[in-house]
Amino acid sequence: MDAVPAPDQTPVRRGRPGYDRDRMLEIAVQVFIEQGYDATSVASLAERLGLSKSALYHHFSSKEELLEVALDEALGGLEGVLADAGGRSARERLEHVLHGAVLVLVDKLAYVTLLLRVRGNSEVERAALERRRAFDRRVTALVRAAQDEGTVRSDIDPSVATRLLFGMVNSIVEWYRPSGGEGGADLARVVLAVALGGLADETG
Amino acid sequence: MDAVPAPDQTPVRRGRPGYDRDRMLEIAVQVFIEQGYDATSVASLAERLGLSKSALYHHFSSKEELLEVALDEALGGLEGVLADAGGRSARERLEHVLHGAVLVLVDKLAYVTLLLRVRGNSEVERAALERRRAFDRRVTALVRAAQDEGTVRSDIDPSVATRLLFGMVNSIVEWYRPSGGEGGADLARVVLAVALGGLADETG
DNA sequence: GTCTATACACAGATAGAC
DNA sequence: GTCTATCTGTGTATAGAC
Repeated sequence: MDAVPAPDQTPVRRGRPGYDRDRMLEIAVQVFIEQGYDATSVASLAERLGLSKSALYHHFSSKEELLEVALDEALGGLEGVLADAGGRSARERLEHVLHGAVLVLVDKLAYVTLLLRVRGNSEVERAALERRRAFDRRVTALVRAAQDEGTVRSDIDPSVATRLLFGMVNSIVEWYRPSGGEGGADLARVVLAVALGGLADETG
Repeated sequence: MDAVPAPDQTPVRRGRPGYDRDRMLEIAVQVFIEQGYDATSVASLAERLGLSKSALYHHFSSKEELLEVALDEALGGLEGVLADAGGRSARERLEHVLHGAVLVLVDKLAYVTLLLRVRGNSEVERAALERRRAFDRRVTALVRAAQDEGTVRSDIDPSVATRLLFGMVNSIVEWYRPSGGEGGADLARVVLAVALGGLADETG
């Protein structure tokens, strides 16, 4: 409604001595991953940020709000992959989703890591789990469509296949560490090769 | 010091009204999985067991001892699979290990689930992680050997291949629920098929 | 926006009666 | 072997000064 378009959503970003919310969130998520969300005290968060607890509470109303915003970041990224799943055949769309999921996972590594550790211990966590399940259901439908068109083997239940696929993809957060370059794209290629072609030597 | 040999390590097992350690552990692990280890209070454990906290402390000296015994159960099972990995070729031994890992995972589902959620937050957790890493190293050596004999594709780093394989296998704890019958063996066959042959329809 | 001080609940663990 | 009562530390969150 303003005549002058804002360059981005951020109001002004006037905090010089302290943190803005994004930077605080980034560090908090890192601590959550290192120590576990439940095991992380607000005191230890504040210490890591070089702030007092009160200053932290000035930016976020609770420890759980930090979690909620972080989970939304991860879920938004994954849902975006489904949103622009172009491709003619179901197989192509499935490959696009798998490839994109790996890229999001690498790009938002910490946020997705946190998401994958959520167990439904609170309302915020349960809502995140439900969004994950919705994502899963849409991928499962894609696998089923690929089976119907004959491009994915039909002797495996599509729901089991999806879970094994994403079990493989999601496990990347356990060991992948960025190393510069286009590591994410390389990794996505390897994952697609193993997921669709298997580990056996096809020349054997 | 006693002339009469005991039938096993258990002193006598004279507790009728209460629990023996194994049964208490089983229930405690279930609660740890539902609520998360850190988020589970000793009070809530006691409540679930229908005991007071003090009674629980009579059987286990700390909450962490419960965790330690549970992790040992899971790790012992996995290490056992490596111990009796027969088979002539590396490929056969690798298949044996994958198959056996799935069976252990299904058989000791709760214990392995707990193990896979450990993040190194204490000495006990770090020791468990180290045993997991040792297991991984031995599997990675097996993958490398299979690559050398030409039965596993060589265009993928053996360490990455191992991690993707066990990412798939380990993710089973997220969704598999026993349903009677020989579900574990069926599941192991599916996992082997996907891991080695891939999801693509080979007739396409 | 940051601080110190503090409220109040609950954590893990223990004492000691029965 | 189980209980009630309690110790001591730490948890999340807030009050109010600067």
